[in-house]
Amino acid sequence: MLKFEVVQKPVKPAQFAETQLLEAILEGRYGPGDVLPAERILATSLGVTRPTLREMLQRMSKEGWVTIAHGKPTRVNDYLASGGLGVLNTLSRFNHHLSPDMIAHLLEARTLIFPGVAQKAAENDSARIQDYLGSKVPPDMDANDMDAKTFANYDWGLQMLMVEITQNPVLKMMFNDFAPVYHRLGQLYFTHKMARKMSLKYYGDLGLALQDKEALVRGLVERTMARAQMFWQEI
Amino acid sequence: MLKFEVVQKPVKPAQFAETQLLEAILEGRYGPGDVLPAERILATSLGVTRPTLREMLQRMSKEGWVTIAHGKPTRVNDYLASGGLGVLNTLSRFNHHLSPDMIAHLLEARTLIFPGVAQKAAENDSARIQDYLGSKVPPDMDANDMDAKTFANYDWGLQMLMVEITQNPVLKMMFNDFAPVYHRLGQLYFTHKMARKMSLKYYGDLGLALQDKEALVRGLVERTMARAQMFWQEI
DNA sequence: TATTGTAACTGGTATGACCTCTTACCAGAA
DNA sequence: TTCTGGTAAGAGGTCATACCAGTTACAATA
Repeated sequence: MLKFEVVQKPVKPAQFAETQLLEAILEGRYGPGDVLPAERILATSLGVTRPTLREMLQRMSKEGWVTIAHGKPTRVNDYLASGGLGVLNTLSRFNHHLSPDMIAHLLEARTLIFPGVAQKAAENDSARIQDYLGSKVPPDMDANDMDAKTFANYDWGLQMLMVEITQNPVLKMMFNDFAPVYHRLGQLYFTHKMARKMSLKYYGDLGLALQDKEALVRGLVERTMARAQMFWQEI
Repeated sequence: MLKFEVVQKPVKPAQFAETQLLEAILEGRYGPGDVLPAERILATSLGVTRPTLREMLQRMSKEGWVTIAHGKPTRVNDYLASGGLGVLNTLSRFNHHLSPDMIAHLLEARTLIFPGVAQKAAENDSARIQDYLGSKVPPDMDANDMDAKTFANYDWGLQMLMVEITQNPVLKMMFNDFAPVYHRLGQLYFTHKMARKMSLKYYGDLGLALQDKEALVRGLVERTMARAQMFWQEI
């Protein structure tokens, strides 16, 4: 029997400093367009050395937070306007208070882009989707908080399976970028019993539509996702 | 008068080394699952020092090429399966020979996901789209190679405008990630006169559909993009 | 006044040392 | 023999400092 089941892993300097800087940016202490302090200054002010700080900045630059240029000071980007899904994922790890809106936007985006994908998948290989719906039994709708995660995983798995079936690598890569934020926010979304109930009905309807009326998959998916969207807006 | 109008910018060590390593990975010299040499070794073999190499690896890790773990050797990821749009963008900068297929997949992805977005945009603010179609005159369809770039910019601008009009930040960020690969491959696609001709017709039809029959925007966009897809397959 | 150059910023790279985590191997205890 | 625990080697993580290379502004000069 372990005496200490929960261990506090000591936070590494680089990780700590990155968190600090990101929070500073998100809180607006360094707003879009502002210049960051020189690396030598910023490093000591964050409690790390310059090489470590630079590794951070390179990562953050790749993700679109800052723009680094030789000779010029490093500037903070307008990440809300020019950022990509990497920014979105990081954003969902920090600003927890804007999660509800983000979920709404995610649901809407899904409503707009996914029906076409689902239709294509159904045309390509409906049997494989039915296998998934049949073999991997959806978790019981009476699930507690613990099972919201399981539910999110199942839902994501179904979605990715359909993406996979389109055999389009571009779509695959696009949805890969959504994985982190989807899993995180999915755990919040599926905490609501009504949300799980709606999804369970969707899985059933989808299975029926795949049997003989493949042509209706697109409409079904679209209506279902629009409903999920409206449901969330009422909360 | 300048004596040397074309200056070869001296390739910086970090950039050179990154190119080397990426090519090594893409050529399969370090395949997915393989371990990379230790940083101290790899650094000297690439002609840079360890801090410089580490900055590279951090960037590449963020983009999904490799997985770094303390104590364990760094491994190459299965980037084709688990990579995101960052990988796709980098891929389009290197493996030029697979551009044609990538264009086909991009066109298909667009056919599947964009009609819904276009419909939503038309419902939100069709006037703004018509402004774009009217004010910014599409380049002449007799354009030479030089103008393929202009054409691609115009086409992308229209697409992003519609995304913007949906007022959905998630969609915005998603399409932001597509920008680099879209611009690069768009310049290839619009080199073909037929492609430009088809798009010009599309811009016209879209303008008409927006006037009174907004409900038809989705169908129009879908049919048009499916045609573009078929056109490319015939080449 | 226009030009040029120089100094003081900024980021980019190089060295070499030390810390921490992981793994495999081996000696000692059950 | 089998399990336990220690130990050393090799991997990435961090630090310290020095120097190289673009950018910019301002002052000295033509």
